Amino acid sequence: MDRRQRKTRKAIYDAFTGLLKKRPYARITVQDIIDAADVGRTTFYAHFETKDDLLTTLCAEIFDHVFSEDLRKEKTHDFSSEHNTGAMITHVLYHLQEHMEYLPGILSGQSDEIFMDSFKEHLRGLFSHAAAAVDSPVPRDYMMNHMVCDFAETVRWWTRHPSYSPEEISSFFLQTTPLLD
Amino acid sequence: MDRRQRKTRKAIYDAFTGLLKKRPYARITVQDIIDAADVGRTTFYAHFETKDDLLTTLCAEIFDHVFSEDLRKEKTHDFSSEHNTGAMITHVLYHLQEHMEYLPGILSGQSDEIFMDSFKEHLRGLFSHAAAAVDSPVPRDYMMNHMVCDFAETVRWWTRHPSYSPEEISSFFLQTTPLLD
DNA sequence: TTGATACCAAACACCATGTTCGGTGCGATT
DNA sequence: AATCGCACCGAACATGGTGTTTGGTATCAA
Repeated sequence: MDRRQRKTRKAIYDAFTGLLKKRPYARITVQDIIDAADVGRTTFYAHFETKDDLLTTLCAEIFDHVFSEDLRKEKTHDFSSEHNTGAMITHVLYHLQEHMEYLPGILSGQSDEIFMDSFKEHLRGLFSHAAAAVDSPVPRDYMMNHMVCDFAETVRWWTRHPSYSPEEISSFFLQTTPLLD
Repeated sequence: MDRRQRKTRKAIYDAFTGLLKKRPYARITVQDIIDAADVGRTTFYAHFETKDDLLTTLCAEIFDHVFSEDLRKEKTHDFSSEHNTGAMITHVLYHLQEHMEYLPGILSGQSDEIFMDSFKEHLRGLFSHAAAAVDSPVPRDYMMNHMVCDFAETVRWWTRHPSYSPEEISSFFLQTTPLLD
């Protein structure tokens, strides 16, 4: 890829995350971004179809990182198939913490769906084994939704109380959701 | 209040809820509403400041109904202070069910915050006693958020699976949230 | 009957979005 | 070193939705 492309792409990303630290996604215009990134309007739209597309791409990069394969390879076993849910959760939280400064900008406002939908999709993958293991008259789909939303809302709460550590948050989650493990 | 005002107000409400049954809030324009209601643009803005204001007012009416005093007076005791959480929840679900046709239009898309924020506010009132009773190292605020989001997401799930009865939904909720009662 | 006020259509200013245009300069290939 | 391609640029534009203004009409209540 062209060096110029990489430069402007990075400039746009940096401008975007920088703005997200100051105000929520909904109150950021494309004009704000291209002003902050110091690129032309045409250039922005050459890289991203819309503002939502930019956010979607950013979210994809975050999740690519948070749910990266090394999450499983780092340790010697597959988290989701064995009963190490606690460690897995803490791991995910650690990775999420690196993006903590601008997560509130994505999670509040009307943009939360773009983030949340993708986030929950990934979480379904992580929790699928655990949900399948539960024997209950409650529909499996409800159970899945329960676990996933529970964790997603835990993360949202965390962004409002960022002083807690990943271990503490993980502990809160597991104590209020005794269905896992 | 003037008869004319009541008439146009009702026309706007009906048009709005009618449209919400067809497509989500985000894809409804003010023009759509005034066309469906057959009122002038000026008239709409004489009644509501913005489209969000209309939704906020609608939500307020829903909650005024769902969390009405007769919820407590109908029975001979205060739900929230005694341990009749199950009955209380079922009661709320029954009332919500009456608005089921257009709830998906409010809960999907980017409008869910207007509904959810107010909904959660009311739920906090209902759950405050229950949350206070729990003795746990988990912060009270986290606990509260957990219960409230749990129920709110249960309702959201219900709108996607509306064939279940209030009793069933209530049962699902209580089984996955053993913290109540 | 009269005064107030709710209503109306039409036009408007505004703002953000996404596109189109003609032109400039970097960067790689020969 | 010459050149071709393409990333970039600013400026202008079309689009679409919002909320306001204007001047006039119809209804209600006294």
